[in-house]
Amino acid sequence: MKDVAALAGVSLKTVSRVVNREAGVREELAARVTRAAEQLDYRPNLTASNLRRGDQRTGTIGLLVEDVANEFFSSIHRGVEEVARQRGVAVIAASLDRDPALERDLVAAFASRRVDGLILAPTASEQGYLTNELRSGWPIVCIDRQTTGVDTDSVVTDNRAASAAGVAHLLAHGHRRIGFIGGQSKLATEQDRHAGYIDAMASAAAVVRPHWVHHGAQDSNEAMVAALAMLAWADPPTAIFSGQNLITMGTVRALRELGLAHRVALVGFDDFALADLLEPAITVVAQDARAIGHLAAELLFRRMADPSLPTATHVVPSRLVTRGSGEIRPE
Amino acid sequence: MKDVAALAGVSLKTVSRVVNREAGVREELAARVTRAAEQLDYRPNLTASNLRRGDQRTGTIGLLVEDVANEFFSSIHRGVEEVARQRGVAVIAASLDRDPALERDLVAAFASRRVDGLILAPTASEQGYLTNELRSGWPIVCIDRQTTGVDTDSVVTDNRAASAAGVAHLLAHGHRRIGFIGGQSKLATEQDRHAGYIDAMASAAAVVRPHWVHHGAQDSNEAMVAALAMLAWADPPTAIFSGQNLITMGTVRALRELGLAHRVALVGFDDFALADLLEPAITVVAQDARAIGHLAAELLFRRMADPSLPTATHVVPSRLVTRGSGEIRPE
DNA sequence: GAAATAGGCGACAACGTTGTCAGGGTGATC
DNA sequence: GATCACCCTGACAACGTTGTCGCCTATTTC
Repeated sequence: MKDVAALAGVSLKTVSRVVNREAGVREELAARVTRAAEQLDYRPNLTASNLRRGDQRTGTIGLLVEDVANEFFSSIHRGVEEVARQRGVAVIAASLDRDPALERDLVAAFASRRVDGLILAPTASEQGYLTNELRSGWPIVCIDRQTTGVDTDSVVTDNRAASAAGVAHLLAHGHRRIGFIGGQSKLATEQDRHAGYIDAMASAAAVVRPHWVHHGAQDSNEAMVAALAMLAWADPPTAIFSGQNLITMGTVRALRELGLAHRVALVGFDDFALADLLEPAITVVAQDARAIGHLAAELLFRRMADPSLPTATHVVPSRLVTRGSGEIRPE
Repeated sequence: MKDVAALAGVSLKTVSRVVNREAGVREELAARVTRAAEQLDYRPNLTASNLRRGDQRTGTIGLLVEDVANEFFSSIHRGVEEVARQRGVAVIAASLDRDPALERDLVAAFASRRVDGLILAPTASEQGYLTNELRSGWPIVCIDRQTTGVDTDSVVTDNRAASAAGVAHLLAHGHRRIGFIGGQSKLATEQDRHAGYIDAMASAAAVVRPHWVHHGAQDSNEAMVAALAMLAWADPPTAIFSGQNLITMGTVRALRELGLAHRVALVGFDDFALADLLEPAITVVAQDARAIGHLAAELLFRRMADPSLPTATHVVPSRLVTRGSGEIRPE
């Protein structure tokens, strides 16, 4: 900028004015500055600008999710990006891999970077470490799961009711022996989805055998192993409800391997690409990930504009998408 | 920081020393500073720090891809993130949506933000707008496609050979009437994949009918429409080679709709989740997206360390994964 | 023609941090 | 007891930018 000012024969401030399109610079001068800037290939330094500007905005927001490569979260990312882009805000994303220490570290790293706000899909068992950040007015919106121990805005699915609806769908098709395969049981989403399963089973007075319930499947492969084991019992479930997209895929693999894909019913939580092209096509309880991203970003910007807003929990609807696997009847 | 210094009764510089763990501060003093920092909930401002430090590093790199929600690119994102994380560097990602103007704008925005380096999957027809950035030593690595008009490091697949191998696989299974469905024909990847198709057909002396070739499918749906049309001709192809993951999915949909999934062979470019669970399972020419992300990030950091390195093009291998759809023989 | 007004432009300080350098205190050495 | 070396610590400037304020010139008004 100094060089541009020198070349154009004006003061620093005038260059600044031209760059920022402030009024009050003669056209001829402005043109001279613009030319000089182009000639020197000048690029304004946004970070210095943000430092000086009173508002202390960096024009970046952070997004912390379990895995940016997981379809559910990458769709959320996309939704967040679309809202942020309209406002000229950049999105820094990182994966937490369900590692509580990493979660704390990355939040601290984002705080140091002074991202203007944070969208967080928490995976640690509690978020007490956020207390100070929140007190200082750092805007945070949680997605997928709520925080425990601190109070933040959040965008969640009604996991319990949605899950109960999925299981009720299986019950309505005549199943009584219904299995449940869930993820890491410390996560609130997982607990809620399990609770929904229990709700539905209870209200149909269906018995839940312990070996029909598996918790803690960390990935598709573990889910497959769990499903294989579950179906090997003498009184195997005639239907399975799976608690997350990767788990559903693993369960499909297990059913295929046992040749039971058309005989054991399956309803999964979370939609995924190609679910409709499998045979049978997979019935799911679908969340609209992109919409969740949109809403979370909107809430974040709202809170950035007015940090004093009361926090609220937004429950986004999910819907049952029937495709075939959930409509298989017991033999 | 001023407040911390005041509370601890030391100078600004001493606080800075403690925060950065510089040697040469008495333990007792350091402890006092640490306590004060905690009490005031102090967070160092990385942007100011970066501004002052000579190296002008922001500790961020940019990633520009077609769509962060596309499985291929989100896996690359993941790979890049893993390398960046080891170095304490954050990744800012954004989607280009094949919009040349957006590509220019986002590159400029990232330049203003002073990201330390950029990983770009170019989609515009030429990248002349990068000339100045490159001259000023901004490290850039291209992925998926190379730049045209400027010289950068790049990580690409040997699209032409890989594609020829895929088509040769179909020829080897007795097909002579093989269709090709590709994406936006301005993209180099698309052209190379088409060239590979032509190569393979020519070396087998197989005739290519114009109506067996479709360019410009922008998404899964357009691909489906194209495939439906292609298969409606009097002499329809007995096998199809599809040029990209979304196109493959669309083609699968078309084959299903026509009841031809088990009669018309299909080989797709790019692997995708569940490709092995479809019936028939889809044979693909697979790129290892995560490895591409790793390599691109490694190259970027290498170039950041030494901007004078000669640019190079790295070709990553792809492999044919046979699963069933590509081994269907003509009737 | 003098005074008031307005519009352009520049000097300076400041944002939060760190590199440089100088100063003060302590202990060891002769 | 004087000198030297060493270790800590702080004052100051600087990174690239912008907000504030004041000055200067040109224009208008009576």
